[in-house]
Amino acid sequence: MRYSQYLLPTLKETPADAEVVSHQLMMRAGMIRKVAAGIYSYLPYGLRALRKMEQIIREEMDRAGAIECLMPMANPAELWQESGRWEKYGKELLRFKDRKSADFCMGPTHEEVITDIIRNTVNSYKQLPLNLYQIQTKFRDEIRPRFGLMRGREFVMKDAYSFDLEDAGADDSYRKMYQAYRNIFNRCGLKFRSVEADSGAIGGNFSHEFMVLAESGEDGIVSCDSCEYAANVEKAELIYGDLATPVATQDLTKVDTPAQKTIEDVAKFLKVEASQLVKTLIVQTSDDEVLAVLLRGDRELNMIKLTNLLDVDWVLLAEDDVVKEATGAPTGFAGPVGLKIKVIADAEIKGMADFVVGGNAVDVHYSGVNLERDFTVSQFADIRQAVAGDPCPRCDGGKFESWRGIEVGHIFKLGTKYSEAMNATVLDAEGKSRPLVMGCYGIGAGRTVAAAIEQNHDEYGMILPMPLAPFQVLVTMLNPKDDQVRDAAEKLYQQLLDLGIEALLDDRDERPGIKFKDADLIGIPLRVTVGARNLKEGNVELKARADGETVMVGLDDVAAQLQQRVADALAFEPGN
RNA sequence: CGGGAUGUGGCGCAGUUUGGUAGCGCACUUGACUGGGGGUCAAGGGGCCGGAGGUUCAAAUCCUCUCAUCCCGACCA
Repeated sequence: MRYSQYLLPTLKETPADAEVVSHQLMMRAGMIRKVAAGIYSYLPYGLRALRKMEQIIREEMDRAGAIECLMPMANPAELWQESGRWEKYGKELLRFKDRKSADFCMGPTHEEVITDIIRNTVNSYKQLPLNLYQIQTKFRDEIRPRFGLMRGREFVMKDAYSFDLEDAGADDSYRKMYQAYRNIFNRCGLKFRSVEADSGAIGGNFSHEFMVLAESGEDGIVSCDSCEYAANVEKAELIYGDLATPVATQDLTKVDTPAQKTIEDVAKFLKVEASQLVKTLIVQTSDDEVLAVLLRGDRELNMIKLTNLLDVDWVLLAEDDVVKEATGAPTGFAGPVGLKIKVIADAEIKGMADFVVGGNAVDVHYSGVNLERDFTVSQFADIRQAVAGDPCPRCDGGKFESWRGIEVGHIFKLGTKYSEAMNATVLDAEGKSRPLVMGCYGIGAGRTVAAAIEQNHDEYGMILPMPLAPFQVLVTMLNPKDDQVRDAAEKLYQQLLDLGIEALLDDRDERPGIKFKDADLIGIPLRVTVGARNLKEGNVELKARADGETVMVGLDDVAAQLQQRVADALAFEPGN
């Protein structure tokens, strides 16, 4: 491709409405343009990166035995009513009517459509297992789209659905996808973790997320420093080991804590560590229950764990008036002593003695508080957020490290939820009708490209990994008016094309500075500069975008060398 | 959906407090010079100031409504 004939509109300045690096750089490098909130056009350069991503996904899915298909964006309401999600999905489901006033929605995911296909085409266990996937544009009317491609309303996703006769087979399908996903992200050259995840509304307790490690990631994850265990902090299990049996040495004492509301305030005021405090959170559940939750002062509540423990739809921190009613004091002074409502405590509390709690009255706390003697807890459980340094639940002596991650893939075991709701059954060997056991597997293609940029950039621009780069080699023709330079660059460009290398020739009549700045910005991994200065010696300059390493290469050797370097950068062994 | 902010040539911004002929930088067009890190000079083109209504002799500026976008919280690839 010739730059002079391409559409690659780079921006010198960062657009005001782009917050995260990937969004800023994708705008600046002429990859995308916004059309509406969370809705973007892919410009040619961005589309090439997206297509690279899609092709890697396609190849690894095919390798894993999945079969590509393509389902429609417009879904009839009937299918969604059948699964029950027409009512349940809420406002994120974009609904509309056709000319006959029939209800439709834009597909945010395709369990309904694929299940409909399978129930109409598969009747026997002999046709199983099956795993179908598509790479398609999804629409979810997100409450708050943000960060460019990171959370769009319209986005390109690969979604796959597996169908098995039995649970064991479904587990096998799941494992194949797990491996395929590892292959995909490894092949992209991304640093990532596959982590155990909460399966959320979909149910089941078998789910992994694939997280590209990046500081700007929206998710917190922990991984063990000595074994394979890794999990979303929402999910990360904690072990409490043999907690020392607490021995009370102090009497319950009421202390005045004027205007000391936060944990930090109280700890400082009483000259104790935050870990010597127990905080009491008043929460409300979807079942309209109000209860108290106890945590060590320096810990954070994990809402997901609590929601799962209580088996409710949601849990929220109580409104101020509810707190007042439950504790008799304004928010900030709740404590378990004398409290009438049910109390749930993080298991860690069991090992504590002589701690400080709120006094259920303004400016009052209790010190020297002890379990059983001063109050009782109806249930101890793992309800706190995991942090770095916590012991690993799967191995001896391992400790958690913590990371930020961008969720680029998620795999679930669905079980028979949809097959039962939609009556998707096959006959087994005994001629008995059985619901299919399903799994579903998603990858955000556009988001993965954004995540790759989030992980690979510097102050000058993006540093694209070779497998995702729109072009593999950039040939910069320094002065197009110099015949020697022009001829040499043109010749090299042609050689590269003949070798099957994806090359961009910067043949614009621009000053060198502009070409170098643009080259840094758009992040093509390998760059050859053809200029009069080095050409005199018969050389060109070969520079790697990633480490800036620069070598002089003879004009006649450079094409072969580039071919080798591109091949090396693309080499990939599936597995691990 | 709650809270906060912003809408002025393609991009980044000033002008709004205190109404009075719409401005700057970059980009763009033409010409010349220049040619290894966003170069110089000269001459140009482009915006009814998000939209609607109101106040006024006069509105980018004041008032009302509205739309859009961005950021922070509960959801998700």
